[in-house]
Amino acid sequence: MPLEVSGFIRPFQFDFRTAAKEGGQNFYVEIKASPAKLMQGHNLYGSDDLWPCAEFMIHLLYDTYPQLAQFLDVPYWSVEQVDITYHSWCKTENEALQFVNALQNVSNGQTRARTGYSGTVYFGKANSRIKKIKVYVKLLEILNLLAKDKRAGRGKAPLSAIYTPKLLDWAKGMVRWEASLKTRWFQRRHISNNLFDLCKVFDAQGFWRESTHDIFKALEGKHMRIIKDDQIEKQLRDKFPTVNARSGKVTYGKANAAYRVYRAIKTEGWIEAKRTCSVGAFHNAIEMLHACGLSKALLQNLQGDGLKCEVIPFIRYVEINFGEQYPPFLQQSAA
DNA sequence: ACTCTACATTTACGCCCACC
DNA sequence: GGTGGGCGTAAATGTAGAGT
Repeated sequence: MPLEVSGFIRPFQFDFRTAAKEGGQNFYVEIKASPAKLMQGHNLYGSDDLWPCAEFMIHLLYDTYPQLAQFLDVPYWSVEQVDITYHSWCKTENEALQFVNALQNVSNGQTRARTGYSGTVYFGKANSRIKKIKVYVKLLEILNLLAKDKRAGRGKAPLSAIYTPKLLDWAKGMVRWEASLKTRWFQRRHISNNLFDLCKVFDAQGFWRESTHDIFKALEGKHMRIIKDDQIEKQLRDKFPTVNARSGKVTYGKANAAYRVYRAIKTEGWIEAKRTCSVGAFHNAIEMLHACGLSKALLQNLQGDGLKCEVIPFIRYVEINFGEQYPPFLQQSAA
């Protein structure tokens, strides 16, 4: 396989014979790379099958250092980290950017957003040994890269050859959801991170769904075009009437309470509303509002906007693709 | 009957420490 | 000195029971 390997700081020098004599196999080789980028020059899409990706990297290693093969304990090869990426779409690039920026205010459970640059959100601590999730606008990243490439004025193999206008056009509005799963994530699910064991059970979509689950849980808002406050009140009343068991009389105490919480969130913001509310009551109200199609993410983005704020803006983002399901992805994805 | 409080459970992070 | 296991902690949710 004719592959050009470049970019090493210095030529690889290692006396295998001496090392083998002296201490046995006290070394290992770590390959850290994006298989998709290695294979096709970009990772806008790619395979989500682990083995072909691993195989490609192994070939690369063996072709580059044929003499290395005999010193490696093949059965012990392990996978230390897997990046699984799928993407969703917004109508325009600008909308994608707004959406990702709005995501920065979303949190659920232990998964909370870390402030990233505009167009990027991180979920999970930077050096977590379990997992981290990165949501970002891809096109922005590429355009920055292209601009840099142009400035550097590289003569050979400019990136613009890989990122064709057609490809760039296709990537418009793309939001990337990258889940980095580390050894401990697999450990805790009793999944072996041995390369060959993992290849047998590797389920990119399943793993990805599981690791991003709590983010989507916060986004579970349904399709909504326009929301007026009185419609929310009406919905709450319709969905949660309290019927007296004996007299059959209908009251709306519960629905009204939830509506009051909603108003509080709108006027004072999520944090203040929660602080001034008891845990249980607040939770109940959120559940009820959720049932009316108001996602947690939406409610958290109402902070301090005052009563004039219409709910519409954030809905636009939610409307994009996250109806009830996960974002639609291409058949392939980068692993 | 509805709320709210107190305690239990779940999930992920952080710190410590033994171990090469 | 960096790594991984163990264990405690924090935050959010779940649940049972007491107060009005």
